[in-house]
Amino acid sequence: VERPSAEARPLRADAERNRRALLDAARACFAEQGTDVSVAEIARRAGVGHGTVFRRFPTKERLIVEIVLDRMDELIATARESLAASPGFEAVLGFMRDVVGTQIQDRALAEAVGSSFREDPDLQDKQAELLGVVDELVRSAQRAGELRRDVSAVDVHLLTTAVVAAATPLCAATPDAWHRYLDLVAGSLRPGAATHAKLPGQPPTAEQLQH
Amino acid sequence: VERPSAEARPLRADAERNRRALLDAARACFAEQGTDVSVAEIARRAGVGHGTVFRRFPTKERLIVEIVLDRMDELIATARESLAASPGFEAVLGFMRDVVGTQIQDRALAEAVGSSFREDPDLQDKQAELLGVVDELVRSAQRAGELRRDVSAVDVHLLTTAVVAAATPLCAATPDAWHRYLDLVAGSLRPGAATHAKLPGQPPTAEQLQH
DNA sequence: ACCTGAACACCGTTCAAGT
DNA sequence: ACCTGAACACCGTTCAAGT
Repeated sequence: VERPSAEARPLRADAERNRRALLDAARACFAEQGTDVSVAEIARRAGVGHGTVFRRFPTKERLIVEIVLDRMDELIATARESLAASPGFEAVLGFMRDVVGTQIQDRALAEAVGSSFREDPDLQDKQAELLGVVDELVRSAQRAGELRRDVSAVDVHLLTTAVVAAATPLCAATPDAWHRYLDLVAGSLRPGAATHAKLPGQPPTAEQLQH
Repeated sequence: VERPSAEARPLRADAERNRRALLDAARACFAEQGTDVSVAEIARRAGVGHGTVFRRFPTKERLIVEIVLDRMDELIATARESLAASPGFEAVLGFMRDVVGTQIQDRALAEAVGSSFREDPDLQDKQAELLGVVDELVRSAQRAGELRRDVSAVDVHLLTTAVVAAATPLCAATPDAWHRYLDLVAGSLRPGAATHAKLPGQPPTAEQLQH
């Protein structure tokens, strides 16, 4: 039987080295200048010809996706840790803090997720995995009676990106401003907030998120 | 004394007609396909040569700004109306509804505001004007005891864009989902929510917003 | 004055020639 | 196998030639 192309045989040593150099250079360039940096500049920084980029990554978009996938793996890992360490509302809040802090520092990720290529299959799979962990965080907090019962993991995810969007315009002048909006938004997730307003509609599911 | 270039002598009839056609075509293209549409396509749709675009607007960016300015004027006008019609919290909520509804339907505006050219002087002036009206809305609601006292007009503005960011990923599958996030976020602005959490730092000012 | 399309610079992507 | 840079298509912008 055939393996899907995901797990092909390893690259030659020099190719593997170039691949790593390109990913590192791309991560740095995107973080500093956004995803508009030219492929030529990334290649220059990595010390390879710009043709090599397209030998390893079929498209610039795919190069970005690859980096975003790495970041999401880190988020999944820390979410699992905080679930084990301090379940309940504190774990949910810790996860939101983690995501917001990461995205504020490196706007490229935020751009990417909000942008066109949400339909990338790998990105969708990874997001489903992340939402699975967030769902555990949410249920744990709800069982502890520390999170209102009419919100879902997708709600928490979307509100987290909302905090990023709110704080981004301020982060040049006031880098710590995001705490303010995280507190504000997180406050609306506490059980007490539910008495103020019944939410319209049903909590969204992961399927609705993926187009 | 000289007039600033803002108010120059009127254009020739055909030039004025082309200008309008270009603005209309651009608005439609941006709404349908985002700000990535080519200038050539806008020109085609307007029925002019693509060179004409740059005769009227020094740059594509400036063409976008011009359209955003129009949208902001509309927002300012409706904000003034709802302030007169129904002051208090309802006016604040109505303003947020108005902005979110507009931006969800036409993502181009949202992209633009979040993007690089926040430092455009005309855009900054218009935003200051808008924030002035929002400030009146906020104070009116606070006097009525319907809005917590530790939030500013800039807070309300940023939280509004936050709601747009939250709802955008869902709006393909569930166009009305934004009501959910507006309710959630607006709930955190009520005086009762203040007892749950004291906000860190000071409410941001308009200056902090403009880089 | 204004319009137009050829021309330019830049960028993502391809591929023939090299190791 | 892999790397490279010349070549291509596309896009924003300029400008000389036309009305």
